[in-house]
Amino acid sequence: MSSTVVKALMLLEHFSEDEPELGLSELARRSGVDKAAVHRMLGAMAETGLVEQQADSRLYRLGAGVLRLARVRETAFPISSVVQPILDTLSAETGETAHASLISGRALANIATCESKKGSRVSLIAGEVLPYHSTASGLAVLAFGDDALLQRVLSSALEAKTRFTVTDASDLRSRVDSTQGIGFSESDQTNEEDVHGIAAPIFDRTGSACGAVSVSTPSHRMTEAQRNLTIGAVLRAGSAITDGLGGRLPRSYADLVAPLVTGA
Amino acid sequence: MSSTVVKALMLLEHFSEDEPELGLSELARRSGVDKAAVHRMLGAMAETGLVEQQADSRLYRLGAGVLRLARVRETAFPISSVVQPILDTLSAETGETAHASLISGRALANIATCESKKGSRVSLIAGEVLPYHSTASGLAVLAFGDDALLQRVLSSALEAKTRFTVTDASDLRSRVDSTQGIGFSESDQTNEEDVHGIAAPIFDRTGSACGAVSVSTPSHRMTEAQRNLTIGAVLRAGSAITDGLGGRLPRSYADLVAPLVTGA
DNA sequence: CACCAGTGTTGATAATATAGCACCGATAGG
DNA sequence: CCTATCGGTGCTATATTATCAACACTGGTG
Repeated sequence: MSSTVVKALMLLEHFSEDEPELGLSELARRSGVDKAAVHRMLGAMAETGLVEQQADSRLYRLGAGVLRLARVRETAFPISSVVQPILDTLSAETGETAHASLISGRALANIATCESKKGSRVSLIAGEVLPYHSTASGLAVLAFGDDALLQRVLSSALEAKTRFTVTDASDLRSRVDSTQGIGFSESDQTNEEDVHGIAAPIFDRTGSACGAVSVSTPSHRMTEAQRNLTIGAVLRAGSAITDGLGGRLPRSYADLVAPLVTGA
Repeated sequence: MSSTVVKALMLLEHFSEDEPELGLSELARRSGVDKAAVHRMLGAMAETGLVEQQADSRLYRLGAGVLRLARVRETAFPISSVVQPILDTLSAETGETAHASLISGRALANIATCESKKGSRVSLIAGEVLPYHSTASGLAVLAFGDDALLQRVLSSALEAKTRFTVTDASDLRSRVDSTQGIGFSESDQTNEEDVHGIAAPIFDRTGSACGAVSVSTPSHRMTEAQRNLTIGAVLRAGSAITDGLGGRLPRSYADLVAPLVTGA
């Protein structure tokens, strides 16, 4: 069913800013894989430097190899350096936390963020993996990305992250449809309590969505005025990032959002 | 003998700044693995976002997943941000290209660089994988790192990168010994033609070398004065990085290099 | 136009690496 | 001292993987 390589690499998703170091048993428990198997996989990934094991505590963490890989990717395709300043502007305009993510296999990878300056703000876990079905960013990608991706997500299990998460495929389908109709996506507490998200797609050269840019606002602070402000800003940011990456807005999409962008 | 995971991850080492995108057949040829196997491995790595395939050209490249992983690692253990300013200073002091690398499984991973401002300079391929036996950085790590690592390298095949590369284990052994005696390592055209390297070890909390910092100078420009200048600067940089990462210089090492550091 | 040398991709089968289990020694806490 | 963890290790059935061939497709060439 699933290859060993996939199983091994999925282990990496359990490392986060909060828990950068994990033990063998802990990792086995969370992934639901046998300890012995986890041990072998980690050993294999350690050989290539993707993870490394602390000599004393025996804990595992992401290795120096990931830094090297990121350097290669970033020098060849400078994404972060293009995205970061646009996110900074977006966060300043809206006063809230902004982040950008790209399609990364079965999920969305958060690759850059700019946190709000306010005391009460939405704080993202750096490098978190975002599900397609429960985030505004995910909706935006599903609505304007490859149709095969949408089909795959619709036919997969939709995990309930909160009591508001859309777990029914046809419900998700209709939300995707409405996103396609308005040019941006919106989610309220579907991935995390008290977090409201508004996202716009980022397009690649072929005019297909390859990622999304989003603003996360504490739900209680989301007013009508703030919402309108945010929509315009996010759409402008999405367009700017698309341009910066050498992507192309589909004609139909550009026409769709034109009034919203200029109106802001 | 070797696990599938290792074989798959070794494919990633063929991506570089120069060739960020590779085709399936090309990758199969270089790795010496069957085309079909490479295809499945890349497919598996694409599922987790470690690589991605261009929709039109069908070429593969490193995916957004590596950016996410690097973010997690860097926010938890901020290495690059500590190392970069020290490298900048080192490059300014010596007028040449400086770089730092960390142990990454079977090889050294170049994780940060600062290029010389001169027209004629040593230009590094970003994210290159550096062999232990043919680089000054590698020598420094072997000399002051874990003994098990040294043994493993000594008993492995030593590929000749240039006609000056040390390919004999006992020769390498004696070079390691002399490095241990003087506190820094030196290499002349052993990894690349016309490149001279001087490197100092970086130590972790346990007092074992976990990486190295190095200055690369065009061989023809390496004079006695430049050499003395560089040695002092590299040793200071190594010590500074070790401090910045929370590492600890072994007492014997600190005593060994003390006269060289203060003399500069 | 037919051909050729490439490419990426997909089956089939034989071979092999893997998963899962129980087990070990070590460590820490009650 | 006993229990409950921990990280790590052999073992064998089994499931995954390697290998080969053929496939459809592309672009250049005689």
